Amino acid sequence: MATMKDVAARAGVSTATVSRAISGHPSVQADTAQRVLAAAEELGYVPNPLASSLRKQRTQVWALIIADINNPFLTQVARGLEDVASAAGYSVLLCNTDEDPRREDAYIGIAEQYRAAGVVITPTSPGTDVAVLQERGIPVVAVDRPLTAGLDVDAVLIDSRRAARAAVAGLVAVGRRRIGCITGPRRVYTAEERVLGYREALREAHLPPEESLVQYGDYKEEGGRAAMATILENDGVDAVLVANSLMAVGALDLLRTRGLDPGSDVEIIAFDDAPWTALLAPAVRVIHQPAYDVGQAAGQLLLRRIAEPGRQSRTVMLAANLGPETRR
Amino acid sequence: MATMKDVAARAGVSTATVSRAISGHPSVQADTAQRVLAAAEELGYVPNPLASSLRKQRTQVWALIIADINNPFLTQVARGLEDVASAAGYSVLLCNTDEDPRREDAYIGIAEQYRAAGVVITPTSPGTDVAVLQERGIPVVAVDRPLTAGLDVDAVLIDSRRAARAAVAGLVAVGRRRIGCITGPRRVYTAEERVLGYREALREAHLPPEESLVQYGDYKEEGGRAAMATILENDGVDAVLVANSLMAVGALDLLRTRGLDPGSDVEIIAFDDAPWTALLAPAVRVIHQPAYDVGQAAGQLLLRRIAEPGRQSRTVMLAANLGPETRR
DNA sequence: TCTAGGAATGTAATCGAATACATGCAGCGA
DNA sequence: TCGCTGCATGTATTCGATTACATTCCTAGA
Repeated sequence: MATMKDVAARAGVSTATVSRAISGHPSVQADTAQRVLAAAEELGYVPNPLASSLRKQRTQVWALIIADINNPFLTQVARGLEDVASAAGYSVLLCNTDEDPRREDAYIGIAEQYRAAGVVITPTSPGTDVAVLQERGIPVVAVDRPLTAGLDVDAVLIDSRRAARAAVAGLVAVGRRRIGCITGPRRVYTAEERVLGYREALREAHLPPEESLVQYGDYKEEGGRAAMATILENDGVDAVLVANSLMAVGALDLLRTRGLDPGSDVEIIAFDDAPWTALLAPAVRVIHQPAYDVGQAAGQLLLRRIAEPGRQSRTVMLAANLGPETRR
Repeated sequence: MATMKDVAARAGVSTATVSRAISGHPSVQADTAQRVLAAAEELGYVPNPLASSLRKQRTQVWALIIADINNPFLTQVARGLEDVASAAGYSVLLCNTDEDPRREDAYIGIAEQYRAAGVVITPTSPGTDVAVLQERGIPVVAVDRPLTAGLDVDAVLIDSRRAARAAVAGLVAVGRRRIGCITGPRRVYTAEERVLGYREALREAHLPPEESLVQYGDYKEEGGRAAMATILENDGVDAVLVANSLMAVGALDLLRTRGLDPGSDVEIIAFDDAPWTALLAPAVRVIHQPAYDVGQAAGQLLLRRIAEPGRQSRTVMLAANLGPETRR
């Protein structure tokens, strides 16, 4: 494996000049730079990122710390981020916390030790401690869920409260009156926001809030099934807002086993448009979340902050939209 | 940030002793080691993996190079691998090739430059060149798809030919006669294997092979839709074997738009049991692939080969099973 | 008592690139 | 012509851990 030293020898210059030529330092004369680049080419020289990182105390790696790699929303985010990353010469280290704060903390530690160039995270809670990253000057972008205000952290969020409110208002408009809500884990921002939107819509429609119609799940299939079962203990439930697609699967499956028809007996609106949701239209309506765009925006925020570390933090808010009543 | 030097100073020893004490080298006296560890603890010393990697020419990172991060089968593989990795102190760098050989090649280069401790890959073709990794002594495990024989590469495969054959035989047994097959891209091992299994079953049932009933898709939704449309140009098609769940979504969606009833008009059996496939039972039967186990097995092969580099390569073959006709 | 050998530890080189500081040389004004 | 400025390049240190080789000291055997 050719090193910088070999290139230097071949080009008849010092390693310092090689380093400068390769990184495009302006104080290298054009013909010298040419010679160096040619020598590097001939030797098939590839810089060793480990050595470079050790010296610079910074890698070309972004850490993406997400709650669940099986969640299609989050994998779309990952793609959006990855595309921005690889276009800019970064690689993405994917870390799966499983909503476990201890795993999350471990991965934050790894990102720090590896001197990640940036971290994109869906915090398990707003209190997730990213101070250790900030102290090291590693930029952090929170996606989907914010971190406690006061920290200098960029964020990309989806206005899911508004989307939830609009969805429930729509249900009211078509005559639904006893509307349930299956949301994610307590203290998870998106879960709470979606309930808030739901409650706002009920209030606006002068429908009474009923605590037993709101169930907190785990954002996974099983939680959706259990939550739906509990909600159905109330009589006359005629619609349910479900906070993500995996829980929607569980909820729909439970309806099926009870012999209820989603769409007529119980209308379902779910967040996230996974590929398969189209199959269930019009029984299920979906709220489209621009997942890929979220990942892209996160990557762009990271790039900008890497270029300009002192920049004031900002939050990008994207809209989620209720899909058409029938898909075709 | 405390370094080894600080620990050495505090414990009153040299950095060499610190290094040995921390890595558990036997030639360090017990009380010295104690002292060193105590000093490290007090200073909150954390080793710098970059420095360590530079010296050892090896990181604690595994690269997972997969075709599509949105494919639920592959994300399950990723989870299985990640669990083994983190239990053994490795992190996983996730790389998404999108079935593009050039991106694949770029990621192989990155894995090499970063001196990954191991690489797990779903090759875009059997000819994918991993020589550069092998020359550097980086162990490679092929998952889901093999690499050309002759290379000293471990592999974890699923016997999908047998599963495909059994599935089609089952279709024949219930009276289906004109059976189509939607498979993945040409030259992708699993895609070809599934067609082979399909053809074997037809042959055994003395049904004529018909080329127009076999369509190659892209393992994505859109490919499934297009393939199904082409197959339906044949009259009397009464069943279709689909090679993965994303294409099944497209195929089912097309049936729906044509007003055909999956399960009765056209029976569908699809590879991969995504969470939502349960919703479509009994219209669709699924072939369960042990994706998580594949990832785990890959991780274990990697660990063993890291421990014992000269070990002869082996292939682990796991079975895929046709699920019950109705799920409950 | 002397010495060979081994255990415990220290010294210093090493991995490969980046960069602070040093040097040499050309150009320019006085 | 002298000396200053600044560009181009070189020299040598640095990042932090690992490890080959050196040293010290103790013990056992002759």
